[in-house]
Amino acid sequence: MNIDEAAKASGVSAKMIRYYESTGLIPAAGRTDAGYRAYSDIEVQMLRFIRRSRDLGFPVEKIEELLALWRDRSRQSADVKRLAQEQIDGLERKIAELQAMKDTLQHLADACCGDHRPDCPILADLGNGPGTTNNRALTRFGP
Amino acid sequence: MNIDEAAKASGVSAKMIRYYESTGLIPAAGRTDAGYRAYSDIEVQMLRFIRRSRDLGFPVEKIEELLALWRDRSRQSADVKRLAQEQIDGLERKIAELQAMKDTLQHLADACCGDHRPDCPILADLGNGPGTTNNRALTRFGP
DNA sequence: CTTGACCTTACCATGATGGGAAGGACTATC
DNA sequence: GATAGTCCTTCCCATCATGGTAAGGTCAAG
Repeated sequence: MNIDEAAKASGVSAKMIRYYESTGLIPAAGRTDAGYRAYSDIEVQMLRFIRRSRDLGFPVEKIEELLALWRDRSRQSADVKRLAQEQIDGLERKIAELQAMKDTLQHLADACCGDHRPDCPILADLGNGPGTTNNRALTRFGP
Repeated sequence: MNIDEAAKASGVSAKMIRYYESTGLIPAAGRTDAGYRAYSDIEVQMLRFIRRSRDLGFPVEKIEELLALWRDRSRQSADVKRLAQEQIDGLERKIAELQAMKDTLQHLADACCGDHRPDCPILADLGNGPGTTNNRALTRFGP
């Protein structure tokens, strides 16, 4: 399999396959006489593993650890579960952060009548910092 | 106010103030005879606006539009509200994406006993692609 | 043998932020 | 007034994962 076939079979772009090789995430692929990279099913499977891990939000650094465990027949599933739990916790933190942003913005947007007039509690909040959303005196403020 | 005072007063690092100036997001600050940047309250207020907008997840590109509306006394609040709604929608999409990752991982982690044995549905899923979580025959697979 | 589709490497860009170096300016203390 | 320490300036590099592009080599079908 050449790199494009491996890319299609794994879902990882040819560009990224070369990148993963350059960073050492995957071992250097074999080469044909012409210098083309050649991939076996095993290697494609590894690429799919990486792709799937990326889809679940794991950073490449963590995927390195996951791959090591994947290859280690005497691994302890506890180690895998720990990595997964850390990722879950990280996702949870990120979600909470985004949700807080969204709630604040939704609150501000709800307070904005959204018509042709310039008065806008959203700009008022941005210009005056958090916690002033309900201060009706500030809705006209600009710079 | 010199740049460090403006940074402390606005919550934007000195580094980022210079960066925002270099990209044109904010106008070039005045300079002292020695070439130090000097900031007025108005400029600090603008920096706080930017900081607050960043805290709500707006990309700098959108902040440019927000700042333009902020300065425009004849703006229509509908334009501000539209930008806010787009941001809310973007945050919602991102949250949904992360939530889907988290749910999948949680499902896998729940199925992993997390002990000293190597068998692990998490690695099985990563190695075989989505949708195979409940296939007990695959839990031993490695590369 | 030519054409087109593939491969290779190498460099650049993203977006927002931090780090650090090298050199000049200000301030407080001796 | 000298010296130390803290500030300022610009410039370059790094992040993280990904895409783009360009220049040049290779292969397969016509």
